[in-house]
Amino acid sequence: MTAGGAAGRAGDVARRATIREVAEAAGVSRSTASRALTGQGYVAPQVRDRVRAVADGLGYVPDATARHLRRQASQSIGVLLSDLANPFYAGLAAGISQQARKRQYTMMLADDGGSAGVEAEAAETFVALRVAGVIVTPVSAHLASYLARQRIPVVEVDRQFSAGACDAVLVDNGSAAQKVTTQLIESGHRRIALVIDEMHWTTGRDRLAGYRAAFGAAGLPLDESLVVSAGWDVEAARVEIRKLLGRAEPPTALFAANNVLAEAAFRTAAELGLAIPGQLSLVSFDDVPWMSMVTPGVTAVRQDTAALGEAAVSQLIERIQSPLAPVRTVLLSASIVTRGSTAPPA
Amino acid sequence: MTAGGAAGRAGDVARRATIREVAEAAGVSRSTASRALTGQGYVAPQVRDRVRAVADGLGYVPDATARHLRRQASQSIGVLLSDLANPFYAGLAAGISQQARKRQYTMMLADDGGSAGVEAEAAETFVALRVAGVIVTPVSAHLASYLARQRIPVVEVDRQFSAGACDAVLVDNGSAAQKVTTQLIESGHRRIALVIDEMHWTTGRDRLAGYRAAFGAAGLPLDESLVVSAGWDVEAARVEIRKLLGRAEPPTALFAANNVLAEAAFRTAAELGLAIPGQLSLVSFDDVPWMSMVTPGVTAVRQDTAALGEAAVSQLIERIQSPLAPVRTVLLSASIVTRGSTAPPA
DNA sequence: CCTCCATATGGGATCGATCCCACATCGGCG
DNA sequence: CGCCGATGTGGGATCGATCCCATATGGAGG
Repeated sequence: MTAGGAAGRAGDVARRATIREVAEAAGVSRSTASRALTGQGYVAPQVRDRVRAVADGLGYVPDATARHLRRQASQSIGVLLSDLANPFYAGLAAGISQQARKRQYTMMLADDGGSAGVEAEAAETFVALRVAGVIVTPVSAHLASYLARQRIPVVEVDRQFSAGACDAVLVDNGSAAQKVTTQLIESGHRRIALVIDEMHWTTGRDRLAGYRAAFGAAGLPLDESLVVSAGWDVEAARVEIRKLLGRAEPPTALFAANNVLAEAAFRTAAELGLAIPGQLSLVSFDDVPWMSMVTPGVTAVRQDTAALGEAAVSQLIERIQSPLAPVRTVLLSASIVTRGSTAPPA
Repeated sequence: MTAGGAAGRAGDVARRATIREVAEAAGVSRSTASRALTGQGYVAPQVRDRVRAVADGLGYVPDATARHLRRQASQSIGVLLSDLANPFYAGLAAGISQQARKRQYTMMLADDGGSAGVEAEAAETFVALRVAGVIVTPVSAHLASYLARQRIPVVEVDRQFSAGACDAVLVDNGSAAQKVTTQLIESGHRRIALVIDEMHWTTGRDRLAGYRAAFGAAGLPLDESLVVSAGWDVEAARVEIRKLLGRAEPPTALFAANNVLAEAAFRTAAELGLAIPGQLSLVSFDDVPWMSMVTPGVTAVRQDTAALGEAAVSQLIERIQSPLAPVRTVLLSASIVTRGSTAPPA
């Protein structure tokens, strides 16, 4: 097929096959070809086989956008995360993508970098694409309400901004935080600092509540000055932590509310020459790879990110299939991985 | 508008607005509405403003699938990676997603887990969605040739299976490997092991070539038994590394060809009680977060994953715009981050 | 023999946006 | 005054697949 001739003209080479071409090549109508390929409706068995053989031969792949337009139902879900370079979100993405593939959905992924503005843009893009539903680690309540108005199901993951208005898949932050704080208390710690990102998010709020509950349950007073809100800026967080650890009466243990803060705390401790766990016990909410590589390893609350992502996809698909079912919040429990960074205070 | 009446019936609430509804509400035809909204063709300025105001009021968002179908041109790119949970791929995904957003493209992401079968399925999905192009970290040559037949541009990233047949964006593996090996040689190492994943991939092949070249340039003989192919299975790799380090005449330095092997080497050294860098110097190709957290830090070849992803998007868009331009391979250079894991041999 | 139903097939409309083209209007200019 | 090009508008076709419906055929049953 390399020689010239009319068919060899550059530019007019092999356009992608459409169902019409499959039908013509098989000597049937578009309708029959469609039934043969989708398996919906009556087709004579031998015609079905012939059409399918012809389609294979032509390398026919149905146009999903055309099908979507006609059926008014998409097989794509939108996924919006805060920071793919953070292993927490990357793990989430991995879980979502696995489960989506299993359920025959494709995934449109965007990263909003934690910005509400980008989040809003992404929401509009998802509407334009007419996705079947959206999974989001929200940074505002806007997305869920906007998409609700457009009748697009939303599942909030990790944290919740629209409780009662849309489904959510969360980690049981309160219980996990309480449990890990209780362990520190039981091993003798009293001055336990909590370094937290943002207390208005449900993650921060619930982790703080668990921490408080641990003191309450132990009947111990809580030194409010040991609760430090460090925000999202890494540099600013390190400054806060340095101040905290440099106090006249420093904490004997530090509970970092996320993996970024744990890294800041770990580095700062090293910088100040504080031995872990000798002079400072360290606990992290969220377990990421480096915590098991360093010596001593960092005790951490392990959130199963893959399971979180899978649960989010399952919940979203249920919602797509039953738009009127009652709103649901799924809570996944977290486990504690005890490593060398925690020990009784000196 | 909360009171009952015919419009208040449950179920028939606010369908999504179409351009036809915008046109009717603005008192013009679909054609005029389309011109007003897209800015293509003649429209009277006051009509344009009125149509846009009406569209805003109705919360109109054009259906991207319908537009795509009609224009026969999509604004989505397909992205296929091997393992989102690995920080290398996660960083790549982050870079791609940033750049795609900047260029007004949306991203369909899939994870093939390193399986050629899943890769082939994903390729078909991308064809079905009629994406404008595909970025892939390939595991076989099939994807690129299949998509080429479908006239869908492909950019291979990180490694190359279809040299000459499609564009690629790669790291200059040879130079980086040679440079880092030369550093080891210059600091006095002679028995330098190379633990590599797979020598048939361009990554492995080129890193091996760089390693060899370093010995050649130094005029030193190379002990072939120190080149170990460990494959992709982590457990098997650890067994290989354990054997390697347990030899009668063990290497004084180990060069791990990727971050997973570096982790295996690091853990195995600890397990065997080998001091780093005292008894073994360690170097990794690919720098991931834990390498800067451990003590001593691990000397590593740093690949800028974000830049790699961004370059891939740029190359893909150029290809989309100029389908006939000559095939291009972009090489990004890597830098060496020297940390405490390397020192002259004892 | 005629009716009826299950099976089988094709034509036309449809989804939403775009775009070609026909047609209308208006101002300028010879 | 009439012609022409620039401007503005709407109708219909189109992208590819699906699906409703009309029509056709064959065998079973009254």
